[in-house]
Amino acid sequence: MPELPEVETIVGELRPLLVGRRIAGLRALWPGTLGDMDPADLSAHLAGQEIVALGRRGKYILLYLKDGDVLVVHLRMTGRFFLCPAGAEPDRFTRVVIDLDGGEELRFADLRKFGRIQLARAENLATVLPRLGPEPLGEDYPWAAMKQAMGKRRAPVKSALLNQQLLAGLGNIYADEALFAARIHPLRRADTLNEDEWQRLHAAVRATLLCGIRNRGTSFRDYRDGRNQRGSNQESLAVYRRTGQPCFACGAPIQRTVVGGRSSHYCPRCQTLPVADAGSP
DNA sequence: TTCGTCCTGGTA
DNA sequence: TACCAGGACGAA
Repeated sequence: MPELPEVETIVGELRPLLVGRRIAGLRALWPGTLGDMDPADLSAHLAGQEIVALGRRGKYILLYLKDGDVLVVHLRMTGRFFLCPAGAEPDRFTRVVIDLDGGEELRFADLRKFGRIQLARAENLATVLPRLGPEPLGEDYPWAAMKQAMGKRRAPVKSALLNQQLLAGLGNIYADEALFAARIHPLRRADTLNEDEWQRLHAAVRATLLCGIRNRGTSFRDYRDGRNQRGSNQESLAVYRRTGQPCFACGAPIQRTVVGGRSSHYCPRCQTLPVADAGSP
C-alpha cells in the first residue's frame, strides 16, 4: 500500500528520468482511472508538453508540465507508476500508458482500479487535491503542531494519524509502526495523550517514515517503485502483519485489533491501554 | 463520527 | 464459496 515513503521513493527515482522529457500521448486501457476526462481529449492536450518537475504532497504524485498543467496521480491501495521500455507487453493490470519521447513509456498499473489520474492547473491545485494536513517530515512541523491538531480528539489516536486532513501521508502500515515505536496503544483516545507521549509519537512518526524511505518502501504484494522494483522495508517492520509472532522488544505475541474499520497491530505488553480507554472503542 | 462503497486476487 | 485487504469519499 503506497504511503508517504513509497510515493517519495517513486518520485525521487522518476524525477531525474522524467524532467526534460516530452509527452507524446496517452492511452487508457481502463478509462475509469481518468475519472470524467475523455482519454482522446487528454491525450491531445498532453501531446508535446514537456515535464519540468516532479513533486509529492501527502500520498499524491505531482507531474508539473511546462505550460502550467499538473498531472495529479494517486496510487490508492494497489497502484504502480513506473517507467518501462516502449512496446513491452503490458500486464493485465495496466490501466493507463503515457507515451514519452525517446522510446519509453510511463505506466499506471492498478489491480483494484482505485487509483486515479487527474489534471489541474498549477495555480488551481487546491481544487483537485483535498484538504491536506502538514507534511510530517517538513521542517515546520514541531511536535506541538501534532498535539494541537490531534490533541482534542476523542477518537483513537490511530484514527487521528490516518486522517489526511490532520497529517498528510501516513497509512495503515506506518501508523501501526509509529505507535509501536512510541509505545502507545492504537486505541488510546487522542485527547488522553500527555506532552511526553506527543513528543514520542511525533519523533516516532518521523523516524518510521525516514526508515521506510531509506528502505525504498514496503512491498508486501503490490507496491513497486519507479522502476517496478520491490522495496525492502517489510523486513524492518516490528508489528504490522506480525500477528502472533513475538515482539522484538519483549517477546509477547503481537496482537491484531480493528480501529476505525482498519486492522491494527500492536504489542499488548509494550503498548498498554489505560482502563479508562479500554471500555470505549 | 461511523459506515458503506468502490474493486479484485489471494486465502481459508 | 465466502471473506479479507484498505485509501478516500459520501451518506447517515
